Amino acid sequence: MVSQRQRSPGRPTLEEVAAAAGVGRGTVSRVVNGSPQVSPAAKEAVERAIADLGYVPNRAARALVTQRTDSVALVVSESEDRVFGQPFFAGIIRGISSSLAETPLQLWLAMAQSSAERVRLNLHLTRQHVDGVLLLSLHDDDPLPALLADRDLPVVLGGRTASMLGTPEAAPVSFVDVDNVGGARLATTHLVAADRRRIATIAGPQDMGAGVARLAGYRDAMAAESRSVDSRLIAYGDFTEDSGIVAMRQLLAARPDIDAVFAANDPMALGALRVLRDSGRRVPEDVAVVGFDDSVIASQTQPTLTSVHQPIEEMGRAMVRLLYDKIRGIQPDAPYIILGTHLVERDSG
Amino acid sequence: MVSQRQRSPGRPTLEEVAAAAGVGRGTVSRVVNGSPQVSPAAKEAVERAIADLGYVPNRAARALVTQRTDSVALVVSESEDRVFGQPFFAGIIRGISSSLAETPLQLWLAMAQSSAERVRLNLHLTRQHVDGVLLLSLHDDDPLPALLADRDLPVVLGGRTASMLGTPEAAPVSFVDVDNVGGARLATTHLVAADRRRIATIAGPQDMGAGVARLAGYRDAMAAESRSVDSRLIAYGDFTEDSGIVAMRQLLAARPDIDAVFAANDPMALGALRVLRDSGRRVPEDVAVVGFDDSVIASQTQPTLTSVHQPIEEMGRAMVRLLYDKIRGIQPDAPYIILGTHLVERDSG
DNA sequence: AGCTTTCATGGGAGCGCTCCCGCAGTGTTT
DNA sequence: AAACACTGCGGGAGCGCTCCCATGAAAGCT
Repeated sequence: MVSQRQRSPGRPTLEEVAAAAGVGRGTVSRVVNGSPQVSPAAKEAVERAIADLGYVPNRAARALVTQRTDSVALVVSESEDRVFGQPFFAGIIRGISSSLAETPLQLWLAMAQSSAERVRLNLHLTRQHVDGVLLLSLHDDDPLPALLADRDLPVVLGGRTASMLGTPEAAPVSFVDVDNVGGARLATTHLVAADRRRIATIAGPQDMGAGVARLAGYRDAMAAESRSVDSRLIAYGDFTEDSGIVAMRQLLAARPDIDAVFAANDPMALGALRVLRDSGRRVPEDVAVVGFDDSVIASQTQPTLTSVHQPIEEMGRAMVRLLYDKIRGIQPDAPYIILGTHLVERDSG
Repeated sequence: MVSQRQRSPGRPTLEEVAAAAGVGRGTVSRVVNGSPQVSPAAKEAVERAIADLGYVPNRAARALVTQRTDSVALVVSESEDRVFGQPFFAGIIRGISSSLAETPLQLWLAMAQSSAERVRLNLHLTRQHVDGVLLLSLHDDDPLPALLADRDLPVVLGGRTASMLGTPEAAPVSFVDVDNVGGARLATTHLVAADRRRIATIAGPQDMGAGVARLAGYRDAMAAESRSVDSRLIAYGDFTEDSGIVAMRQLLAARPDIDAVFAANDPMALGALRVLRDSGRRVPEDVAVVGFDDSVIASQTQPTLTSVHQPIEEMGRAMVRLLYDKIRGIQPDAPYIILGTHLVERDSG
């Protein structure tokens, strides 16, 4: 085996560039890092040498001295199945990755489902390894944000925990979220306006901000319309389609006279559609269904699904914006960003 | 602003661990790297010091001297939309990421759609930045594999180009693929056996191995059953649902008497289902439809979709296995792995 | 006992870079 | 003409680690 100390000849160092350009190491470094303290002549010589030699700075060496790594981690506290199964993640990752492309930052991808993975992750989420962390799909009891804050690592959450719903300005960590309460209110009010009498909801997990908020929005809207909320009108799922199926069955068993359902996300709405069809009910004639996400699948179901639209990709972009500012030590305009939603009406209700 | 040269006090260095354990730097390094050349007493002292101080090795420093980075890049030559929209990618990334968790390797995620991104990517895909590269969704004319081979970077392809179909052992680069020809043959033969007379196919892009191979499998099977293949029985898509819609319309226009369609992947089969329904044809009574992927959506369409199953997650795992061996300089058993497929029969045909 | 071999150990060198100090050269002010 | 400021530049120091060599102690051999 070849000695590891041997450098592959193709990769020139700063020093070699300096020699080729006939200047000192410092000058090359200044050019590479865009310092204005370089004469045009020197700058040009260096740039030519860089092009000639195909010089690319060594990240490790740079990281060692600057204590920056120019990389951020995207941590998803969820199993891979869910991450990639759900269009929501697809959209947000799309936004993140496209936005990151405009910065010098590189993206680490880390799923944290098993505890072994979490331990390992823990070791790697330090200033030595990443400059910042994007957290997705956080559950309320997750210790990660506190841990990272402790390490003084910039963090931005996608979504927020239930405790940050009331007073976002008091949130201990930056986040980007949509107005889930407002969105759920929109959906519910829409069903009321369509003259539905017995409006049920399939709520999300109550240990996640989105789950809590969307249920709160439903309750709000019902109260605003002076509709009483029977507890049998509420069933809980975990944002997966399967859980939507189970929840819809529960609802039908408890209140067979239901004529509308607001599901806290699209996959659960899909499950509901399936159960309703199997039970012989027509959508939207017998039961109206409204989802939340306005994901691609919403327009592909039969009937197509009315759903609350959230600007998912923009969420990803905003997360990166916030994090990049933090990393550079720039005080962001606001420590958090809340984006709006609107209802997209289709055939299901 | 705080000077950047200041180390955050919480992160101890090797040297500090050595001092705490009362040994030299070398000994600590040996313990950390699992060298057997350490006395039990020293080892224990070092391990306690590491635990006490919460020492984590500095990746950058290590990378600088070893010329290894302990990270690999996953490059997807496709837009994010497609990557995350298609369940195929979800599965393969799942396999990759779970398999990577058992190695010391970290995963970089890189999409390469725009040319700007590709240029930037190019600069980063060097030995200095990653130890190896996983390539997904490669088009035949992509210069990346050659470029990476040139840089002496270990590469493993997910799927293969058309030129590697005939003689896989001559492939210039390692790959993991499924037996696409065999799978397509399975699907087509199944339709023949079901007594379908006019079997059409929606083929994938012909600049990708999977597209070419699945069409070849269809042709093979048709020939084997002495069915003539009218060129009007073949339409082409690009693996997206939309392209499936377009292709199906073409087929129906050219040959309205079609009674079966084999689509080269599930999303295109979905598009076909949609068009067939819109045209008033019943599936499977009037037209049978078979897809390829056996993705989650296959069991959710109406009617549920008969599809060729490929072990997607295992593909991801195999890719990592191959790459990790290469990185460690271990000669793998075979430079490529081809996995089997089987048909999952459902309602559509 | 005297020799060689083995083994654990400490620490120097150096990976490629940035930061910063000090120097020279030029321009500006008194 | 002297004093000063400023600007561009070279190169030393050092980031935290691994590799390897020299060292001394312990063990094995004749």
